Amino acid sequence: MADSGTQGGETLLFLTDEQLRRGIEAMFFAYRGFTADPDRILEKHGYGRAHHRAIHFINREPGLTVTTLLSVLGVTKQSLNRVLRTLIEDGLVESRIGRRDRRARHLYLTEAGQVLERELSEAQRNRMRGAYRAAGPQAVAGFRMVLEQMMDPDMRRHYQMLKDQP
Amino acid sequence: MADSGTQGGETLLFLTDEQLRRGIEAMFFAYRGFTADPDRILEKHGYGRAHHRAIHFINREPGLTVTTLLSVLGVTKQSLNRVLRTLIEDGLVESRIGRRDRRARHLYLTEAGQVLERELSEAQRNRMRGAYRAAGPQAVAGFRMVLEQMMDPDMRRHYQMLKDQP
DNA sequence: CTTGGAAAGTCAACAAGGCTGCCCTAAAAT
DNA sequence: ATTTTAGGGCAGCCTTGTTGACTTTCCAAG
Repeated sequence: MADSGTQGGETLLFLTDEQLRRGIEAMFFAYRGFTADPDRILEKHGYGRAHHRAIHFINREPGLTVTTLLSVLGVTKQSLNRVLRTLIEDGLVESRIGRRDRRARHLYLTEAGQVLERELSEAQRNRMRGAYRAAGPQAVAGFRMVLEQMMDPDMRRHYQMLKDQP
Repeated sequence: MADSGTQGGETLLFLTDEQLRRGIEAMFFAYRGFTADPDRILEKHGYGRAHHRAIHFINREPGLTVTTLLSVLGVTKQSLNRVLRTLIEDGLVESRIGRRDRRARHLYLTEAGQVLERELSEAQRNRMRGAYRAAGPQAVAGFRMVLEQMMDPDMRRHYQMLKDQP
């Protein structure tokens, strides 16, 4: 047995290359499901995933600046900018100039924006709820734990930031 | 309390909207980490994620046809075709005409293709191993369970197909 | 056998959303 | 006051998703 994962005995079976590959494939297939429902809704409105991500985090932390959103999403300015522009033009997002620092733009969802956010979020939460319910609370705890460990430190920081919001 | 998730008592706390949102965010941030290492390697070679996905599944099931790969990846023909063409041109993938059905093309990794596959896979498995190890076997079981429930039925079928390969 | 439809694969052309690089404005520092 | 720095916008490129038209091959019905 040249298998490096089994060297420690049965307790490390979950670290065999085969098990790790299975995890990789699970992530791949699950992520498709994860985005499938919102994608369908977005298509009706002529938007894409990028719009969804922006809407999600603006809703999560109203008033955040473009730069903050940028670092949360981990994309470049222009990538985000294009998306933000259409959302503002369409009246889903409002951009207010900062009062203390007039360079900054603070972002808020309008009424219409909140409506779309709820539609998207509801679809995605329904799928998540189904999976959680089927798997049970203990599985959910493990799920969250592994995902958190999988993040880059920068992303984990952002993730934990949001954690302590009411 | 108008919170729909808590109606069943403490055992259902993991189904509150807030908990579901946290799961959604965890998926988002974790997926970035999940793809980060391969992305860096791919960039050096001038490839993208699409190439990685093709390489992964050709390695997993050598000899599979274009159509099969198509349905596993869940993309359209042209999307895959462009990627396959460059991989074939670059000598990483070999396409053999089917002997029984001469319309079909069977795909195999060349030596060079296997080398890149190992490089990509190793990077991704290292990250996964770190997360698994930090979270522990029970968490991993939960992780896998929730992901499996999150898949669309079609994707789950593909996922379980691969399962029973040696 | 031959013909007509279905299936596998290729290719052309378009759209979304990543990226870099350049530019303007506002604020801060010298 | 003038230079430096930070936030944000715009132009243009590339990957990778899409649809639709076209070839080749297979198979089945006349």
